Amino acid sequence: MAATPTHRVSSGERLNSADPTGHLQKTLRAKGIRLTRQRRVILEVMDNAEQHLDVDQILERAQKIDPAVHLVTVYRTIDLLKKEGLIDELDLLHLRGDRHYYETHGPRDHIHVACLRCGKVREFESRLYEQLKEQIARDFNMRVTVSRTEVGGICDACLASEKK
Amino acid sequence: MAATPTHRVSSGERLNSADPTGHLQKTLRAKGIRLTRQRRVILEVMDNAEQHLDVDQILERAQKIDPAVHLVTVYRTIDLLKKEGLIDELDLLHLRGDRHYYETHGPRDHIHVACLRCGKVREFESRLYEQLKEQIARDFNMRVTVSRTEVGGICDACLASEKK
DNA sequence: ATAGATGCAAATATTTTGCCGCCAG
DNA sequence: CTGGCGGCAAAATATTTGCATCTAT
Repeated sequence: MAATPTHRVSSGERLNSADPTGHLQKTLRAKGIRLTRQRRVILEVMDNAEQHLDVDQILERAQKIDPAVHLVTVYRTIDLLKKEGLIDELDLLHLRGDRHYYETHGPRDHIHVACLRCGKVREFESRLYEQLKEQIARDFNMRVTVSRTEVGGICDACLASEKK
Repeated sequence: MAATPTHRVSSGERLNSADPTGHLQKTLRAKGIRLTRQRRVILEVMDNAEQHLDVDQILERAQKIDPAVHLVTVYRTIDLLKKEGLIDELDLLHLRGDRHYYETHGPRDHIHVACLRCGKVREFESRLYEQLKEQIARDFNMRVTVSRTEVGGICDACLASEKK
């Protein structure tokens, strides 16, 4: 089942084949990890995603490029990318069931802010967040490698329509 | 198996109060929510828990008090408490599979800090975290009602044994 | 008395695994 | 050529639901 509000992304992945290899593909190649046809497709989907996707959405998009991609392969490739630390896993406070969402790991961590009423998810970056993680690393004398922050509430628009 | 419900507090349970009825029980009663035998037991378990528990742990502890508690009832009671905003749900970065953990919602939010190597989970409170949430509320003009932050890394001890 | 809760079994939902043939390097 | 990879089916894990019965208020 599709979950998150489908953004715009029309049918087809409008991939300019001028783009030789995406970032994920380059990284995996550099690590000497075998690049199969299916992997290439899935990596391409992840690289081009404008927002977090769940496995079914990844599968759907991948199959538009190459119908021979199997759900299991999506799971296995996701596992690989998680292990390599190239993607982040979210569950968006279980807004839509116990499904997981994935997105490529950008240079800066960001926080996912979800409206519990309308389901809209926005992203948020803050120096405070970086400071917080530094504080944790310092206080516990540990090396912080992953972090996930999800915040829920009632958004601007929903608050307005509520008190109307 | 125990035919005699001696009403002893199980070994894992810290009886930190002579409370006749715990906090959760009082709150639900005040809200006019029906308190069944099973619910009382589960609420007691949650109130006395010294840390986050998963459903199986909740069931196990509940059945030590009253063996007639069913797993389904644990799930349904957890749902109730979630809906009432009395407990928090965590998944600790899926350290141990896609299992959820629950803990009573204290006065202050805290961050869960997990070691990805040894699995130890510690808690962390910080004024910075409160500021961060305020900043989000202000920037998005929204009312923040829930938040979850989970941080993973390699802890002090594991770092030491690693470089040994 | 009665709305709502529980128990039990079965259904769902999500993710993982075993096995074997196939392909990238 | 060969060891890792993908497809398929089936298993494993986690959670929810239908329905008859029971119980707190």
